[in-house]
Amino acid sequence: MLVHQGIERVIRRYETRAPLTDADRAAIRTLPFTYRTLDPAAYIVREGEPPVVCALLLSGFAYRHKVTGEGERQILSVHMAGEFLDLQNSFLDVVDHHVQALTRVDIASVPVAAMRRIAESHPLIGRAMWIDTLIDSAIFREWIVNVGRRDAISRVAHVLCEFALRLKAAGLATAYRYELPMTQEQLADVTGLTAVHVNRVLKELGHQGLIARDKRAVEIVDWDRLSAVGDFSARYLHLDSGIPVNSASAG
Amino acid sequence: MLVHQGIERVIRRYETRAPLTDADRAAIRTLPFTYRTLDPAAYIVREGEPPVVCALLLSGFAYRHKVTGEGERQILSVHMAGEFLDLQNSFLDVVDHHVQALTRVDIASVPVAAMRRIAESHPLIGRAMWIDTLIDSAIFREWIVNVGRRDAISRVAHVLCEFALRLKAAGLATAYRYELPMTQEQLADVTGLTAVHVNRVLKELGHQGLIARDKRAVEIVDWDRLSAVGDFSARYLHLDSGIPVNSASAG
DNA sequence: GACTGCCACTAACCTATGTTAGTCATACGG
DNA sequence: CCGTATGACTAACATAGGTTAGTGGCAGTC
Repeated sequence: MLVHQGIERVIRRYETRAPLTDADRAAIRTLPFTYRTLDPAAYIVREGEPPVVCALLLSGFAYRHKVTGEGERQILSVHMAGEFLDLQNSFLDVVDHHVQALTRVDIASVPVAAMRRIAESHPLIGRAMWIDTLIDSAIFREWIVNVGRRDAISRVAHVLCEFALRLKAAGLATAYRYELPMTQEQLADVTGLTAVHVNRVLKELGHQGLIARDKRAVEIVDWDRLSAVGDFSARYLHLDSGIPVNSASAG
Repeated sequence: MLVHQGIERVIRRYETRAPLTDADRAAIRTLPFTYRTLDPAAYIVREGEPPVVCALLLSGFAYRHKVTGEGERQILSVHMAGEFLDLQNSFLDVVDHHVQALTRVDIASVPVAAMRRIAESHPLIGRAMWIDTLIDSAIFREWIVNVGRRDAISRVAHVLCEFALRLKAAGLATAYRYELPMTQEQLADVTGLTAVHVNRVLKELGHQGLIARDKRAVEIVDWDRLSAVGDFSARYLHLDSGIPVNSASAG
């Protein structure tokens, strides 16, 4: 059931990118999936391995990260149900980062060879998968800006806005209220800050009346001001969610 | 002549990614190119435009960047001869960043529609182009780490190592000596620092005997120590240059 | 129902990097 | 050659965010 949902989620997303045929849809549904459930923090892919399988996230959240020589972690992206986790690697020789479960996750793995085959034999699927990776890239680029040129409060506000719209677009939450699937330390690893400072910033965003929190639940109280503080524009997400690009009134 | 060189450069690179056929090579050579020479700082693509043409860099250097609401620039990538500049955009609806000439450049532009067609009708070329964008992504990811989790001296050292290996792999310089095609202010925009601090760091790298400089010419005096300081490993570049992955003795 | 571990949160202090405001050398156009 | 940019470089000072070292709440477990 979950499996079915996860796969249909992908098909639905791909259909917004390219007009799939019945044969395309059938090919996706009949990929040789293997199912697994993993606990939080379980590794899905490890740096240095050759890519063997490509995982589709059916439920839960996963994150991509690297660790510096000094042992500091930087989170590179966060993924949600309906996303392939390893398209970034499946066509390269070696994996250059780790992918780990953020929450309990259900995944469906496909051998890399089968992914390569479907991309080649079904050009529209190949196109849609390529676009998926290009959107990942667009988000990477925005994160370089976030971490390179914004101050702490903007970084955190920006990330909160991004998650809001992505969760909404994926149909996993409304844009104004969602459960942040990570600890403050992980949010620090997303934003290039320390957990202590993330805590200070979250408190400040609360004081300013931009967000309200209850444990990890986030409510965006004032989207316009939060997105202004976070210097957020949805353009880089390349969503087709009908939300206007500038200072969107989401929800 | 230059044109010829630029195109053959691309073909050569793509052949390391997928075994192209004669028909593939011919298809690349007969793409409907339009040639232009641009001065430093000229815009090649602007944020917010729909992608119309895809530019191949024949000579010189170009950079990709975004500007925050506060007006601060963050450089996202630097590109050299033989690279397509806009594969990141050509399959998306709207361009989410600027691409500008860093030096005087020669470019060959192809209408986006022609790029889409060649990718679809020649699967091996499509595959090679996809891999190109995946390697761009891998570099974006490393830059997130660089700017998010390394201190100033490591960031600059890391960038110097990256350029060394990329220039060498492209056959544009030896790994131990090259001309850095940018001002210290632009290097600051690459590393998320200020020009003042980049200057301090370059001086320090000189004092420690890791590099020597003459204007913008950089000589890497001690590759092993520089790459250690920069926490640099070539893995993420996915080069086939025969250079070992860890603390490479390049050159 | 005490123990353990994890996570949110805080306070006091510290430092890497930013800011401001220059000087100086070089390249270029008239 | 003179005037004007531009970029490399410097010094003095300012601060955002890091570091260290905690406390307390809560969920799981034996």
